[in-house]
This record gives sequence, structure tokens and C-alpha cells, in this order.
Amino acid sequence: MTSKQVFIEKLRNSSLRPTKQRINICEVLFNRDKTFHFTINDLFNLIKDKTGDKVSLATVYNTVHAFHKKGYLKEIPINSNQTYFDTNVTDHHHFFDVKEEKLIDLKNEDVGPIEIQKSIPGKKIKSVEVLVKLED
Amino acid sequence: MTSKQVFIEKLRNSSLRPTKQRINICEVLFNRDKTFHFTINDLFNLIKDKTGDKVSLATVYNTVHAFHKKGYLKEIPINSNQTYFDTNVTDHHHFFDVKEEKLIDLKNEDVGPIEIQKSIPGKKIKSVEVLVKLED
DNA sequence: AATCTTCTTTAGAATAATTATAAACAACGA
DNA sequence: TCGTTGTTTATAATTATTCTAAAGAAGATT
Ligand SMILES: [Mn+2]
Ligand SMILES: [Mn+2]
Ligand SMILES: [Zn+2]
Ligand SMILES: [Zn+2]
Repeated sequence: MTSKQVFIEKLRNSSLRPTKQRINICEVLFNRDKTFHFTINDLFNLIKDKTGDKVSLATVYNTVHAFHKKGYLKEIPINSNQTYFDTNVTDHHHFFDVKEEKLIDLKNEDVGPIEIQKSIPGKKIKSVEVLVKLED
Repeated sequence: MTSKQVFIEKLRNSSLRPTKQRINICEVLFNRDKTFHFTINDLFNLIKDKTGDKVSLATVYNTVHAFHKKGYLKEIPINSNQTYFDTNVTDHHHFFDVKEEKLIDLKNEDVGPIEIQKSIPGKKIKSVEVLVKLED
């Protein structure tokens, strides 16, 4: 079965119509071995480069947020101006190369378990994530 | 000695002229027991409220970035739209109350030491910070 | 104190990321 | 095929932030 068919299925199961644009975006985002960290603009340009088709910027925003809402993308505010997204939607840790402005996934075993010794009344922990900034 | 005098000294020592605006901003930012997390807009409104004087938005931006550059404020990108700043400039961990959009400092002993078991060639670790998201 | 220089403030314009609008279009079900 | 509903798109609007350039204030020099 071609990847395209898989994406069409997945979109249908998410009650998102499998349009040409969305399938192209899926190909760019999810046809990878490794996790992918990107900004909207990265993605916008990659779609043209990798598929030949141009998708409007508005559609890229719409689709990324639709996928985010469905839980297929994670939002990572690391940079003050542009938002980063991540195809790895699990709770996980990152290196952030400050000079290159690039995110790198850390495996949970690279960091080890973290025990939070404080609690706030009426609130519970939703996620615990470590950010390791790198310099030269 | 009044706090105002202290701020004037500090500004002079940082080769920043002690203007009325900057002193007001210092009073709002640094006359506190606890660490203060804020957005530019929070600060802009607090200045009016707490000092009676109006400082232009451009000056608030200028001053916050001047203080940031001098190391008196820390920048925390937690939210996709507005940047947060922190009067606690040490490396430290945070709770983030997602609903209230509020940051809360964690003490280092509330989290414990974190050992990073991975390294990237040519890069060294600049900081290690934990973000704990809270929900109801 | 008067003058000069340099830094700072400010209103308003400019920029850049993102979101809203609404008309054309495409997918779906009947 | 037709009607309905969801999607794409160009474009306008919005929002946070930065830039600009003129007026003002601080500090140094006489
Ligand atoms: Mn990641
Ligand atoms: Mn803090
Ligand atoms: Zn989103
Ligand atoms: Zn700054």
C-alpha cells in the first residue's frame, strides 16, 4: 500500500477530507524516519520543493493547526518570533542549538526520570519536559 | 537609603542614564520579594497603575531589552504570541499553569539534579531547564 | 549658568507572524 | 448529477514587535 493511501485513510478517520493539499503536507511531514522540527515557513517552502505543488500559506496554517488539534503535531514555543512544530507528539526532551536555531530530540533515557517534589493545590502535572540549550 | 537611590546607582554602573522612566520601571520590576514573570503589556499597564506616570510602549520595549542585555532580566518563550520575562535571571525551573497562563518558579531542590547522558560534538551545554505544565 | 554632546523618549510608521473573511472550489452523500 | 458541507485561496485585518526621526533630558565642558 502506498503512503498516499495511508494518509487518505488517516485523514478520513480524523474527519478531515483528504484533499491534494493535505496529502502533500502529510507526505512532507510524515514520510520520514526521524522526527521533524519545523516552522510554518519551513514547511511552506518544503512543500513547493518536494512536491512541486504550491499550497497557499493560509492552507499551511490551517492544516498545521488542524493536525495539531488532532494530536498529530506538537507545538514548541522556543523562539520568540516563530513557533516551532514537532512531528514527535510524545512528551520528550530537547537540545536547542542556540546558534543554529535547531531542535534535537533527546531520548528519555538520555535524561533519566525527573521527580517533581512540589505541588500546587488543585493542579496536577500534565507534562515534564527538559530543554537543554547548547552553545559552541 | 531609598530604593530609588539604589536604582540610580545600578543604572549608572550599567552606563544607562537614570531617567525617570527607567527608575519607575525599576520600582515596578525590582521592588518585590518574589520573582516576577511578566509580558511587556503587563509591565506597560503596571507602570501606569503603580507609579501614576505613563511611559510610552516603545520605552518599555527599549528598557526591557536594555535590562535583558545587561543580564537583569531573563527571556522565557513559553507562549506562542507574547514573550515572557523573568526577574529571576538564574537558570531555574518552572511550573506553567496552562489555564491561567502563569509561570511559577521551582527551586532547584524541588526538581533535583539532571544528568544529560548525550552530547553533540562541538557543542557544550549552556543551560538545563525543566518546564512542568499544570492542568486542573 | 550657558553651551555642547550624547543618550533617551516618544508618537507614529513599518515589519512580520498569524488569523479572519468571504468567494471559488472540491469532496461527499443522496 | 445535484445539493450540501468542508476546504482552499487571495487578500485584508490583527497583533506583537521594531524602526524612525524629531524633541527632550542628562552629563560634560566651559
Ligand atoms: Mn522533538
Ligand atoms: Mn522564573
Ligand atoms: Zn496549533
Ligand atoms: Zn531581549
